[in-house]
Amino acid sequence: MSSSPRLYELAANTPEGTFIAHYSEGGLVELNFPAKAKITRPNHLAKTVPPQILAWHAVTESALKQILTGGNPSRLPPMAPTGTEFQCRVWAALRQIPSGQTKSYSEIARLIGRPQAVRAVGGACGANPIPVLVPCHRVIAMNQKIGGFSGGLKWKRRLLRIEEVSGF
DNA sequence: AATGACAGTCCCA
DNA sequence: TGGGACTGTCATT
Repeated sequence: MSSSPRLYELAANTPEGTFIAHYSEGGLVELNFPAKAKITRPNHLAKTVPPQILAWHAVTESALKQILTGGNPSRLPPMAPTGTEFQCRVWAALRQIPSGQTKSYSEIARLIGRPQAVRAVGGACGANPIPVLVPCHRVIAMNQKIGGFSGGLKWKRRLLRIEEVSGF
């Protein structure tokens, strides 16, 4: 019953470097920060990619550029990350945070109805496969500390500075 | 099946 | 300032 989930990887060029976007037939499932290593998979593979996915990718690239220049994206691609129920609720809450604003781990915990699962929220943020578009970088600790970031704290600070969040 | 380690936060001393 | 309790998930045993 489960056909092998065909995945497509496409490069998205932005002012902050080249991200790699992964798509399933349901939408964007993963986004990778620019690798230090050279890009080995240029977009010419796109010829074999369904038009639907190319269209989604155009939206992704545009949304990334908008966020990375300090704005809110006018459109987002469909996103279909895989995760537990808990993680999906956390990620949904993250998407409600506009550019330039932050929430604490405990605020997210309260928003999803698990006010005491603050630490678990940190875990779910770390498991977010679509950084930037699902803005886990806008979650900081209650005491204004930056917390952690699976993509590396340099990226978290860079994203917060782009959004002109004071203190970072 | 149990344990330990985490991107946190609160409480009590 | 520091230790303990609490949460969900994953790796290890």
